[in-house]
Amino acid sequence: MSRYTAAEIEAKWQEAWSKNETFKAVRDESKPKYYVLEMFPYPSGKLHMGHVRNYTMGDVIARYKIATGHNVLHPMGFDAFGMPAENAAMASGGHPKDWTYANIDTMVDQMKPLGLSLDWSRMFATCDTEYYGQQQALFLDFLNEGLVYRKNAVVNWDPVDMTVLANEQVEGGRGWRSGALVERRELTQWFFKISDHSDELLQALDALDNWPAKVRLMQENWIGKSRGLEFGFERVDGADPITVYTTRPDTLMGASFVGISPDHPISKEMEADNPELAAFLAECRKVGTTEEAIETAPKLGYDTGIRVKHPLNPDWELPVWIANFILMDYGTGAIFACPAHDQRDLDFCRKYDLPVTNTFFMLDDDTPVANEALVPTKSERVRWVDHFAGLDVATGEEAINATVDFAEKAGWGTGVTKFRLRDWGLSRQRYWGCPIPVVHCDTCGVVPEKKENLPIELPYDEDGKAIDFSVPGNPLDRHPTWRDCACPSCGAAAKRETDTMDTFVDSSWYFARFTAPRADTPTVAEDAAYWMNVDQYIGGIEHAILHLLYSRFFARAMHICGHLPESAKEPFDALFTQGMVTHAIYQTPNANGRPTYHYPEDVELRDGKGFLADGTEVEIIPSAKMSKSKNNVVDPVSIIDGFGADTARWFVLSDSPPERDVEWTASGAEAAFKHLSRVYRIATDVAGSDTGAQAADEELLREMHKAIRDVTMGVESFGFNASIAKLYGFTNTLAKSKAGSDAKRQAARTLAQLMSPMTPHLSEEIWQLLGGEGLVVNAPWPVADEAMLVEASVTMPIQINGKRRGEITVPKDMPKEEVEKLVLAHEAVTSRLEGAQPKKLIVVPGRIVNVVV
RNA sequence: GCCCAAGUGGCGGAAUGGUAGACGCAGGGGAUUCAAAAUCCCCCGACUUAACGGUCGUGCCGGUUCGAGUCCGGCCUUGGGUACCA
Repeated sequence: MSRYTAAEIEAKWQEAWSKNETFKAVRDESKPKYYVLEMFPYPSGKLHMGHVRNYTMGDVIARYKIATGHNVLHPMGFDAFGMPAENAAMASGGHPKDWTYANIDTMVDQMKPLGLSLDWSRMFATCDTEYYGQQQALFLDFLNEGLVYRKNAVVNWDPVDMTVLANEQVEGGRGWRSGALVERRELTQWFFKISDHSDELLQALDALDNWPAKVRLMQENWIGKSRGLEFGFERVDGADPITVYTTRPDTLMGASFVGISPDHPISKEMEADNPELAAFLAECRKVGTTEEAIETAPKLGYDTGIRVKHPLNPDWELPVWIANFILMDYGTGAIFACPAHDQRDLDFCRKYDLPVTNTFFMLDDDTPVANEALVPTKSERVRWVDHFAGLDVATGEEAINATVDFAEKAGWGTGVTKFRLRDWGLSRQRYWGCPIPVVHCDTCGVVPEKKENLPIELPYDEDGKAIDFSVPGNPLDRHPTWRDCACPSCGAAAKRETDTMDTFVDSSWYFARFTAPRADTPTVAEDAAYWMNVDQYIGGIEHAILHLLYSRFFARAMHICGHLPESAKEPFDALFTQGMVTHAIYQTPNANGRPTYHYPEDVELRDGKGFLADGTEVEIIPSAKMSKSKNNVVDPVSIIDGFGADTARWFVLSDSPPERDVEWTASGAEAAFKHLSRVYRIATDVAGSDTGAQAADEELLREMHKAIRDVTMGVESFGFNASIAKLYGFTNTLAKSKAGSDAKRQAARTLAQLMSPMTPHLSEEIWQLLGGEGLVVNAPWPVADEAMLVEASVTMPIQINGKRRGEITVPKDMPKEEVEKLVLAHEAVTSRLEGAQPKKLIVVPGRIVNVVV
């Protein structure tokens, strides 16, 4: 009996697939196409278990689709621009490009042993000149279509390093390297006009039936369509009115003050000759640029001294305050506050001693608001206090509509629809990104580069010094010659734009590029028409909003410019979001009480407790995200070296539902290896035996057909863990079966086939061993025979008052009345009824019986 | 803060509103072996019972239902996102 030697088997079959070009995708109109895509990785230089899980899931789908007769496109690439490469250059010298390509080489070497069904001939990285050159061409087309523009926007400014910081580079309001307090600063930046498509991006979500509902909901809330009222507050001093936008105009009679953003034009105008206000605004500008920082910062206000008139009562004057929680980007940057029905407004008014007045009460409670705002759902009926539109008892929703109508008829306000979604700022003041292909000319202004001059390449180390990360800032800015160019319009000396593009741009169209990765246009019509859309997209839930929304916009923009067909405007037909791979953290407290983290290989597990070599017990924190600093990262390469790729693949699929996190455990991986060894052993036993037909043949084959049905259902519904549970069960059945060798051989071949999406190498080996024809990867997927699935009888539990008290086995199609008779005669029932009639008898055919006594 | 999820034995998890705990791990017992490894078989939520069985049990509180892990309302905890991490 030979042993399961994964390393030999895996190398052998990978070579076979490679020789046959099994996974090379070629257009073939005679077959239905299937495009499966996993979100491409950032080339950190180290393959992570999370990658293994993500790609294995895609591989299961891809191999299953090959087996069901599809022409499959399954590509892979790298999302290769971004900050880590610049950070590496800052930390240890070298060039981001060298660092990135070295990492890509390493990761490809780590991925290939997994035996994924990838068409490697289509691979590219977004930092390849061929890719980002085409991206620049797209940018110029977008610019030409009016989809790109420039405006001012705030960034995190580090006043010591004199550089722009990313949000993650701001720690506690300070720059991560300099430690200086970060300031908000305005810069002129490039924007994509995604907001023009807000409504369409929202409406189209409804048709994405094969996306997780949670992702559609998150995008819906992010786009944030709201209906409200826009109107002006007349200023007592006669200056231009202050225009506010509110989604709760019905609470206007409870208005306490008018609030404006620190970035509002009025704030800025007053700042110049008011040092006190300037100090206040400087304080506001110390808060970071993230929504989280703004929303959670302590609420600050400043009374401008400006007074405005209430639109319904010119004698009622309201103060105008600058408040740090009002965003200039949303609405008009000005609001009116109704503290009785908004907790944030209420907190603010209590802090600054501003009046609080209820505009409505609950039907059964007329206590005025104290320190908790009254905020019922908009569909709840409430009683209004002297409502100006004449309402008494009505819902918030009705009151809002009545108020908008009232204001429009009276002529002092307009009902408007607004979106929370802002335009997409794509400018980055960084080197390692796609250069924005425009030129600044003293006479012509901002001029797009000519397409024939593309790609605008990033400068490399021409003189060994040009690209220097030892000083902060953007190396493109201080490069001695790179900026110099001729104006594409007038030919005079001009300067290149030094901003590069947000890396989300790179990942917003790579899926389209995979359909024609070497073309000298962004896409090729025939290839895009054949391969698009992505039939199944798989990636992390962390991309639910930004990446997926930007990609949806980009596909629309590419369609407008003729780079994608109309049918590809919504590029991902189905989406699946998978969970993380986690691992326990092993820690002991050190002298200061801080934790010291221990590597898994240094910890011995006994009875659920962990011990170091010297006997010290370690604290085990289960299911933590793998992190280098916590020493709990499991390296896929060592697992593959130890057990083989099939074991790693089997394990990451087996233990948890794919959408949830899976905890990597050494014992789980070991168990997976033992199971695969067992399957191999069973297959070799079966191959070596020779008996005639046996009585148990039919039973085994029935179980085989059930396994085909259940495993197939699991694969089709992303229930890979359920498929694997069935495969365990069927393996046990086969191992214990008394069937003859022919039936067993058929069962074992089918087992190998059903396992082949998960463990393709082992399956090829067993398929060959048992005389399967050709490669199992090309064998048609088995189909369950309905006749073999029919059960003659069914066992139903008998419940009395909802509690299980017995069971009854009856023919599958026994009429309800007869089942009732049998149940009422059942000992468990008669003993509890004691001759009385049941109050109710519920028979769910084939399922359950409940007797109510 | 706001938006979106998740929470079931010692552990990962299973369960179209219909027998809670499939399958796997860990643990316990046994077979095989000179012994071990490997393999095979059995047991395995808590409490209670000699046993049959009974009671409780799916984060917490309440509701709908003949019947709730599943549906509804309100919390708690953890995770993801929060527009310059990718």
